[in-house]
Amino acid sequence: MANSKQKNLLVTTALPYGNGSLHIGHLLEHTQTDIWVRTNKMEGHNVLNFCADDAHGAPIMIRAKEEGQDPELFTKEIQIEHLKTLKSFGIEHDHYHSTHSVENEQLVNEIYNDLIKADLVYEKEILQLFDDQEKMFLADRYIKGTCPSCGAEDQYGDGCEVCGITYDAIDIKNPISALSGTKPNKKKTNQIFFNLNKCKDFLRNYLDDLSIQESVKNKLFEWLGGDLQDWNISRDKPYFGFNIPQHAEKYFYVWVDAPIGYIAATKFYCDQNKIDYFDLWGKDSNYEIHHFIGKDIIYFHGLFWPAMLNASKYKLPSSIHAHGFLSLNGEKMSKSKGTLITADKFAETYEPDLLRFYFASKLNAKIDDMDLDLKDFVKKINSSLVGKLFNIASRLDVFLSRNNHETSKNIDHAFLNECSSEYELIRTDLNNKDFSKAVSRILKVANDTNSYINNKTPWKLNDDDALKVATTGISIYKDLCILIMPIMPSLASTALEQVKIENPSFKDLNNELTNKEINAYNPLLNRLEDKDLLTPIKEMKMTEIDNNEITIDDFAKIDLRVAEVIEANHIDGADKLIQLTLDVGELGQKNVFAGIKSKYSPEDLQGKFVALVANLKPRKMKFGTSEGMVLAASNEGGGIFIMSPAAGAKAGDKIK
RNA sequence: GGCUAUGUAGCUCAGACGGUUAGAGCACGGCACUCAUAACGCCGGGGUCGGUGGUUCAAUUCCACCCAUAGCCA
Repeated sequence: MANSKQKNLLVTTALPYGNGSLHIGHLLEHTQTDIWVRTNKMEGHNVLNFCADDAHGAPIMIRAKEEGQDPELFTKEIQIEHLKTLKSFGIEHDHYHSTHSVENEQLVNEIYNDLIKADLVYEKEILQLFDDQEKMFLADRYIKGTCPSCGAEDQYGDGCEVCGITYDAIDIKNPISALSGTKPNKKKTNQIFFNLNKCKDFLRNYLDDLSIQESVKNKLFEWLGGDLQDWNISRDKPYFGFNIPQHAEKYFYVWVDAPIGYIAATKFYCDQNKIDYFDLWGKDSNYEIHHFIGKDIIYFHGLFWPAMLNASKYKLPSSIHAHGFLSLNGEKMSKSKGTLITADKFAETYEPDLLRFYFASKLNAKIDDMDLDLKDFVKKINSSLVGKLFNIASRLDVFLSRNNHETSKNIDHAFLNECSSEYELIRTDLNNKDFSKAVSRILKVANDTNSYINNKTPWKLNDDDALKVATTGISIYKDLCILIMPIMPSLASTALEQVKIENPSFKDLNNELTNKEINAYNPLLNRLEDKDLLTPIKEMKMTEIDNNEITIDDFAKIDLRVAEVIEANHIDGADKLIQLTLDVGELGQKNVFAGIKSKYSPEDLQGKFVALVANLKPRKMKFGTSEGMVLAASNEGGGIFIMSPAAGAKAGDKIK
């Protein structure tokens, strides 16, 4: 895609919620945004990227209280942590703000006033559940009870996970406050509502013209086709947020000030840089405004946000880019289920650019969900990057070194042209957020280049001819590194140091690397090994550890059997292990290695009956394959005590 | 329950406005090479395109229903 006209782009990423660490799911969205931002910068466009922490709301207030911290301080610390994490993954912002800021409070008040002037808000008395002990109204997620429709117990206040119905928390049966464990009472309260129905015609027109993903548009028009419920934009104290003018005890609902945080971040940046923020966000701004969001918050960004903006003096979004969710090893990520990896944990184990690459290799412009499979991740990195892309530079290094790392004046134009016809397509893919297509095209060219080198057999040629092949290859390698730069900014720029190119743009593509002194190749990336595989961490609270209950079904998964030791032998070279041949009745014989040498000798074991985990996955060990595990008690004094059944048990008997 | 998506080789995904033998990468098997992180290259096996029914001369591609998965229902 040629850069015919310079564009002004203002890009935002959804604001991470300031109540905990970022995980790799957050990173999917930030990576997508960052790749697109970097692509546009390399195209020569003027791009500003803003984000902030979403610092308000009941969950933050409650979390800070649990930690014994002031919510303001609590969110400040989280914001610093978030920023550090994002930076480590190469996510760049022109400014990263917080919704708990003076700029945001001013803007929220200003826009709220505009909504009043446009006659879009009104007050209404409603019933809500009130926790007498905590002295607060309860948000839906802090209420549990029985579903009024199907009778399922232990359901949240907004809907039933069993029958799928949604209801008002007021209607739930036997409600219990998750905060205090007490029964909440119904209590009247005056709330402020935003009249979304009044904005229907405007929204229809606006969304109709908007260039967004087809499925997102369908979803929005489906909502618009029905009756839009008015939106409660106020919350009673105690609440961590902005006070509503003329309502001493009420606060703006967090979703009011969150998107306004986009403007607040811009304003802070502009104030610092002596720019009028209105030039960016004003109705007549010549910036395109692009919001990157998850598919779960399409409603807010597609309906509320433009409706609010329309009543204000600010510009409407030019586009909304929604993406799907990330699962890990095929499972939904969940803290309590132990299927979550924090971003920091990932960065400790792997080079962060590798996650960006993996995401890119699977990302497209649709809202499909994505799975991060760690075994697949390791294979992909090894075969694509170590084996294909970086291998080009690695294998050509020796031919270049024979000429003191100076490239030839000769180059293979025919092959160069063949490759460069792909570059335009790759740029188009990047611009269209078809990152997976871009990656596969880049790898195709890398593969063709490896193939080209094989066919030319430079190791059989004289130095001059070999140098020409190497010069051709390294020239293409340079172009591929430039093209992959938005995806892997850190690795690509290190790679480009070899050919002495700094701050590349797409204009540097197709510049032939002839007659140029370059550096020797330094390996950029080591092959990843399966044994380094990152395992999700289970973040358990103390209560969960003390109360680590399993169900009878969990227990039934373990096939415990009585086994008779038929043979027991020493193993040469093993310090701890004894080899056992076990008779397990109907299950036949099994070979097991047991780490009991310190307390038992083979003679002690012969003929003994032991307890065996019979369905343990066989494991290859240095001395053979172990097909089960013999149970023994152990204590801190180093004692080991084999478990044996009382007299009468036979080999193969089930233990339960 | 309603809605929006998704379901294609062992795995991750392309693709088909309905039409001769459905594609790629990884994994697997064979061959070849030795410049490269035992890397790279070439060739090959492998799929009744979630299920059932309908429209059609012809459907995996269109339609209906069903099943599974994800999300939304403010």
